[in-house]
Amino acid sequence: MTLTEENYLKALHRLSQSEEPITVKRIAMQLGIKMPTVTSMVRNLAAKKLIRYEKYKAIEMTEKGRRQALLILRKHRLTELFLKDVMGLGWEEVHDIAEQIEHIQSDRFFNRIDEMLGHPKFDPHGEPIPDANGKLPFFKAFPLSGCEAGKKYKLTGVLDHDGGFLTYLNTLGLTLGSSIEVIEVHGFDRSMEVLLNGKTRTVFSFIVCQHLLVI
Amino acid sequence: MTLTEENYLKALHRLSQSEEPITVKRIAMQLGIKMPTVTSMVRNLAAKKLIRYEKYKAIEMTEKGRRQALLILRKHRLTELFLKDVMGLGWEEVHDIAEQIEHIQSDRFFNRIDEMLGHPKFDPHGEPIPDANGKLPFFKAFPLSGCEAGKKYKLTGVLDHDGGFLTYLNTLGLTLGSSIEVIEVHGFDRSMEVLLNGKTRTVFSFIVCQHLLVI
DNA sequence: TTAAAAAGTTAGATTAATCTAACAAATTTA
DNA sequence: TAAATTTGTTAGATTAATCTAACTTTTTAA
Ligand SMILES: [Mn+2]
Ligand SMILES: [Mn+2]
Ligand SMILES: [Mn+2]
Ligand SMILES: [Mn+2]
Repeated sequence: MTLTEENYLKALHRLSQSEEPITVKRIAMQLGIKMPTVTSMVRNLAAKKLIRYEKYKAIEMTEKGRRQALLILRKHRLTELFLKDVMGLGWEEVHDIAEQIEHIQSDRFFNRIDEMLGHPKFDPHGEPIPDANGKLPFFKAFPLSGCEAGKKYKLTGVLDHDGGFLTYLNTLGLTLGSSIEVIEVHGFDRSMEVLLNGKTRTVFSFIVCQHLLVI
Repeated sequence: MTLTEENYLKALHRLSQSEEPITVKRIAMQLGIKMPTVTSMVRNLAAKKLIRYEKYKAIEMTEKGRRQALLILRKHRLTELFLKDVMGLGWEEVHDIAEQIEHIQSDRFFNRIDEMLGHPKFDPHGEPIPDANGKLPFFKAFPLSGCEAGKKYKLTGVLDHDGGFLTYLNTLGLTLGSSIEVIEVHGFDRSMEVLLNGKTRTVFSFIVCQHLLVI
């Protein structure tokens, strides 16, 4: 598999997590490329039995395609945790490096990382790490955006790996495990008044709330 | 620079280390590709001022090209040492992984590796690691192939990074720092009778001797 | 239920990196 | 020095990944 094909599989897997059907349009948007480019690549991926594709129909991943995608995600997430816990980088800077290292072809390399980390189940952003067979550990968490006022939650994950967003969380002293108490929910823009770690009071926009996973 | 261009620069640099002029033929052999492919790439590299090239003439690297090559070698060699000393891989398995990781674009990543290793000067094969400006540390060592019978040397480097060769050295208990005493040199095939670490006696072919650096 | 908009496909071009076949220059050898 | 060999270049094709422009199908909305 080429690096480009691997990136398509990752994008496909990500899109398959939402309710919406996987369409050429959505893939193009996800990857920041044009639709005709996607059309030709999905034909290629279909020929390799990684997806099911028929003109004008919604696209589906095959078991084979999903497995491949999860093995790449495994490499990505193991790398992120290694960069943070072994190499001492921040959770806001590991994603971009992992985007490159996830394409390294070496079982030895990633198995050593896995061993050194003690076969971890979650990455620095709270995302589950598939095992060597592409199986995901069970986990439950929901976006803060669906939460009620007056209740207290624990941050267990973030859905935006972008440096800007995570650096913003850093300035608020938010890390995985931090407590978030919802003081009030504003109906007009769905923003939330929150109390962080029992001390910092601030306002989260709806977008921010959608990107914070809590239990 | 593309991954391919980076690999050409490394090949060019390696060829520039020998006496022979750099020719299209030698580049093609080094990279295992055909001459016309090389011709078109050297035009490209010349356009980018990384080499000087005129039809039918010997090829030379520019200062810019050499600097780039050394920065890639720096990443390669830092990676090899990191894989061995931090991740516990053997010196016979680090080269192939480093061939991939050397193309990762992230100063942060390689500077952390450099820091964690304490700004090392040599890689697991005894090769000097260029500094962040592309400057090489001074070092002197010569191939065992030029050595005399009756003298005792110390292994300081190997010129073949291939797994097969290094695994062979492992079976002999040879590592950097091992002693090699030359018992006898056979004129007809230039092979050598040697005593390793004061205990193992064996014969090295001329090829093997050429690949062992000693002082 | 038709017209407009959105989504998708096809055709054809481009770029990087490679190849083979044919030709040309340089070097070696007789 | 002339012929043979080696080395190098040119021309043209191929593959992967991308694009724009034009056309088609599907969906939405009047
Ligand atoms: Mn990530
Ligand atoms: Mn992550
Ligand atoms: Mn190496
Ligand atoms: Mn080395």
